[in-house]
Amino acid sequence: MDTVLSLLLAPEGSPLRMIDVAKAAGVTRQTVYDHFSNRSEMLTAAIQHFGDQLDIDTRLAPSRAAPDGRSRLTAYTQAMLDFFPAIYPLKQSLMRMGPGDEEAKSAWEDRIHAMKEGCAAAVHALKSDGDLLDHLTEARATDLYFTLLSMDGWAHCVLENGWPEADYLAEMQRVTRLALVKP
Amino acid sequence: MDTVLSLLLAPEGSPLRMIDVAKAAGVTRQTVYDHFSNRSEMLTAAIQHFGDQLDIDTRLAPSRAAPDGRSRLTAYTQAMLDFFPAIYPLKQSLMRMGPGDEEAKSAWEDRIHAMKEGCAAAVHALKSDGDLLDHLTEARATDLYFTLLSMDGWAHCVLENGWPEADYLAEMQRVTRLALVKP
DNA sequence: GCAAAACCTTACATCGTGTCAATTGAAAAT
DNA sequence: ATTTTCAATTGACACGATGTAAGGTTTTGC
Repeated sequence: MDTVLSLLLAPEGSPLRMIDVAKAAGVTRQTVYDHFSNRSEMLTAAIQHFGDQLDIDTRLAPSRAAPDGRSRLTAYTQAMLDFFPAIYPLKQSLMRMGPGDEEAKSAWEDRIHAMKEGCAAAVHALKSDGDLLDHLTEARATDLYFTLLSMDGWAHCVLENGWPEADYLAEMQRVTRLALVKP
Repeated sequence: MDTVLSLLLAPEGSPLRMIDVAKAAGVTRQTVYDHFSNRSEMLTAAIQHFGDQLDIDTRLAPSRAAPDGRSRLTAYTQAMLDFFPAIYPLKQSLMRMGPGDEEAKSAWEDRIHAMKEGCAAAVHALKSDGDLLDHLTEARATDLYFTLLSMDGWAHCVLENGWPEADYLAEMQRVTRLALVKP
């Protein structure tokens, strides 16, 4: 399990053949099949495992404890950007997977979309405070917020173009505020 | 060539085996290998072909003709969002490809990154007018603008959550303006 | 001590990619 | 009119990866 993850997260974009997993775990290929009936199941289990050991509740506590909508938005934005460095390598690996690994990608999508509930909660808090821009419904604002918090955008700026993470965070705080909150 | 594209863009996410291409083109598998030495070459050629028939120059003309930075930004944003519906299906297909198709994905990335030059040009025009926010360098502003124009964000709102395209465009115009331009 | 679980070895079926060689058919060259 | 040439065909094969199967060995738990 951990072996699968370590291979998945390895800097070298390995194709992750079953034989690789087996070797890395010090067993034979067939033993791997004793634990997971097929490749998809193995990958989804690994993704699940990854998500579990990520301590989501702890990292989201500040957001939930925020006293008002504005600070909740800020806290959630920060929490999300804090996740990205840990999550992104896995996403990269998943994107390298071929057809026949659709299940695994679905498992990933599920995890990501769970993040959207946090967006919705922050937006709802804003709305309750009367601080959400008038022309945005809660649903629209949630979509928009989720869109702005794009992991690809983060990767583009921070990983590809060398922004300091703090700078990217500051920009996102500014932009999300402008995009959603009444002046 | 067109056959490859039509299969690639087909609603059904087909695995796109060589044999499928051959059948669809009415030839044998080996004949396909006579034209493209391998799968990657075939895919990259298809992507190239796709980009060529996209009439980029025409669609970008309004942006280039814009009299000032602000209107250039607006025109370019609109041009990008106009591209997305045509481009997205191909991106989806590409993302389904497995390892060994890295070349094809690179070809795609190249095409996408060409879009960034347009972002840079718009940002530069803004800067020349003195309308770019003071705390943003041209490079940073370009990264940020490119990030905001994320195709995944568009897909999330328009395709997954049913935003009318016009609404999404309006939001993007608003947000990019707030993110980059002096009030 | 014994039974279950975990693991190993070997072998095989299947499927998709990529290669090769011999052959057909038809257009083009002269 | 014949030869050259080129595209396509047929059929076979090697290779690598997934997944299945059967039977044997070692570890572990009770």
